[in-house]
Amino acid sequence: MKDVDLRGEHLLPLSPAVFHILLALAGGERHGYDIMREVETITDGKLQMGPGTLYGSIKRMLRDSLIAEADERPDPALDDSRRRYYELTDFGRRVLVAESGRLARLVEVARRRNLLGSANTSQEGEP
Amino acid sequence: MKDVDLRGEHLLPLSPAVFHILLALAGGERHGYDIMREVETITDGKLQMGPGTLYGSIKRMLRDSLIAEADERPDPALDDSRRRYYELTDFGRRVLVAESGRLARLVEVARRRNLLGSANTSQEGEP
DNA sequence: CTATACTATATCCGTAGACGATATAACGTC
DNA sequence: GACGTTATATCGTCTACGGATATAGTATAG
Repeated sequence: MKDVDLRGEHLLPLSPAVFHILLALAGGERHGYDIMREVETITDGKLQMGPGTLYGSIKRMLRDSLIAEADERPDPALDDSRRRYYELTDFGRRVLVAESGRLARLVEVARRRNLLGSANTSQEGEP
Repeated sequence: MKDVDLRGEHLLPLSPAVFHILLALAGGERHGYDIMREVETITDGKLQMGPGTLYGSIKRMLRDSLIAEADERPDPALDDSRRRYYELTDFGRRVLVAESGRLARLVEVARRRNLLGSANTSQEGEP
């Protein structure tokens, strides 16, 4: 699988693990374990990431500069010395945006092929 | 990465290759090489699948009963004896629907986090 | 004040998928 | 009949996935 390089679009498509981690960090910095819980929340418990996947992915993402370790730490009162906080890099955000767009286009194709119920039509909040 | 089994939802998330093949077959049966071209078309040439990925994935998908070889062949005039046609199984279609829904939900999350431009709001086509 | 349950990070390792390279051959056409 | 394209298939390497496992700090309760 190859994609034509263009902006942050190389290294797409992302693996589900990497995409979920980026998505979790889009709301602000988080530490590893927290990312794990966030992914479970977002997917309604349907997807759970084991530690191997989580920390393995984080290591690769640091290597690829998609994320970086944040030096700012939260209120020392609520802190936990073991935690390591991560945040999106500018590059990581661009890649996330690119991947989100790619997925949105695919979902659009799926919708045109009647593979989606009338839900997920792009609106939200209803009756 | 694990998902809680439920209907056709085990073996999600799908790899991009598998998803694209299923999506290509959603419109009707196609042979391998045709799937390759269809993927390139759908993704605007951004994603091109090499033969290794294509036939490797097809083999696994046959094994998993996501697709099956179709015995009906087109007009013998337009035919090519080398071709092998594939079609979605009922199971394959269910998995495709499930995966499409999963992606649609993720895209929705991305949209809420302002990761998508005002495009992809369900329309498209522009300069 | 310690047992124990949970939070948190990290590494190891077997399995398996991704994908380029390569091989082979039928088809069309000039 | 040579050449470009269509078409399928396999091999080998590289890497990611993810469960198992290890280790230790934190919080709570008994």
